[in-house]
Amino acid sequence: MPCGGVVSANDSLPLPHKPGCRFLMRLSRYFLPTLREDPKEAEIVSHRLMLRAGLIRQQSAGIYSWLPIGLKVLNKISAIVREEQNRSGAVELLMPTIQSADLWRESSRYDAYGKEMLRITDRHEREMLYGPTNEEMITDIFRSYVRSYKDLPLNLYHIQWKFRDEIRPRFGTMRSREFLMKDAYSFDIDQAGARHSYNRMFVAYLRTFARLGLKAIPMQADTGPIGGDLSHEFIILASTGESEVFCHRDFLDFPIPTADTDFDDIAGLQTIVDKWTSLYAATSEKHDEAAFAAIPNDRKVSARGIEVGHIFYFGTKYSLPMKATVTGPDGQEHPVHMGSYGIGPSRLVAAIIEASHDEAGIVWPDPIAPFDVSLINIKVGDTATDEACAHLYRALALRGLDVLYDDRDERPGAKFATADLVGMPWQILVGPKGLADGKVEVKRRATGERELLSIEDAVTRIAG
RNA sequence: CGGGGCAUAGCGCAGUCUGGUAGCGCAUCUGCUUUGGGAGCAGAGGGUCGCAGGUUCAAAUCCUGCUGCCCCGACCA
Repeated sequence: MPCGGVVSANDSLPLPHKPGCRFLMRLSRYFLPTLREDPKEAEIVSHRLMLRAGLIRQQSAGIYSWLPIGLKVLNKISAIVREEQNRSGAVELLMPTIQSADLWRESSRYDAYGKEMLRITDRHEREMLYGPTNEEMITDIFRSYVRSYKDLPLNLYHIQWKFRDEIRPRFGTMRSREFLMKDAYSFDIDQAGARHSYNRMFVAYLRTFARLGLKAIPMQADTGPIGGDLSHEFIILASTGESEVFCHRDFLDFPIPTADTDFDDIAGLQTIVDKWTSLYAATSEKHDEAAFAAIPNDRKVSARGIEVGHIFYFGTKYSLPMKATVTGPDGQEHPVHMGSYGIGPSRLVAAIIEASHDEAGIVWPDPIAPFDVSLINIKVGDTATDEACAHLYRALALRGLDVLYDDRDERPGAKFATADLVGMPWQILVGPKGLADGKVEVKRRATGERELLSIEDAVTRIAG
């Protein structure tokens, strides 16, 4: 909605060639630094494309700037994650990136965490750290305010930058040191309650990844010292994935829980989770050859996968040492049962590209594309094409579509190549040849399918 | 952290072995011609050769130290 904020019912949008329009995204006035050649450091396709299409710039090993269209995608992913977290009953807050070492000493993790934690000393020689995760801090917030079981269940989350000083960052934002993460933390009076909280996140994750255009499969994950079955990694299949995964093909066609799912319906959610955990699915670490062999051959999937989410129940691991307790109905103090639930939007940008690209560039799924439409003026300066483009821009914007107008003084081939590289879902090619018959060409990026349509039909075709 | 490699113009590279005052392609700028899948011609600008020492009449090139980055492995949202 580039002009949504300023366009009222009878407003006429400024024409593209009219100076002073701050709301119209003209490529000639935008910042989209694309590269024709592959940067040599980029090994995997998503990293190459993110650099070439001008989404990111590396500033240091595993640390990136997000350039305009990269930031737009990141924000769109975060917005979808946020909507689904809210829908499931989680409540957003925001914790700082810098934390005090003292908090981490309470859980004994300050010494246990090792060199992955970036430790900082401030001017008063106080020991600080750039947070790699927030269990301690959220537990501190919780224990400061919550006293009664009546205030449970509670799930607090934030979307914040984290830092893990990986020995070897690689693959661009897939494995960076600084990364954006949505991390949610649930608090319940007992394990039964925690299971329901876990199920809420499980279902929210199914919806989130589906909305992002991904088929994510929950796979049994290592639960560490806690044990039990309450830990899943959500994996998407991609040929360049980091790990080897095995699962039943039927998962790919399982129905996604609908938007009106009742997240307070304990039995209902359990039914969904049971279905999504009823078939075999495991990463190579947890792979059970015998269980996999039992799957009919035509239902077996053995592929590479990328982890895009992880949900985890860890009981009283932090609430006990940090004394996060509530008074139960029995009048006694109970340490709360907790779980944590992560999704990495900055990793998802790369993961989505791994799962959705072709030889020419990125193929964005509609919901997270930086713009909905690349509007290509093949002959800038030609009155007919200029006016047709202005009309198309206005009509699409008024229907709420985000349009990037390529008004650069470039040859057609260069514009087509740029449009394919940056991968907006729709392209509209406006040139003298088509306009001679009153037509523009609408191209669907994902399929390459092209249609010659009148201007009005083109708008209808794209805006629905 | 172990092993390997790289660092020369915005990007990709040659030149380093065998020291002699820096080059190619793309990109950028100007002009002309072009204009439906990354145009052609002509011209121009842009580099203390990662940093610091050393050897030498002379160092991108040889020597020493440092820094940054990449790849393979172990580790991970």
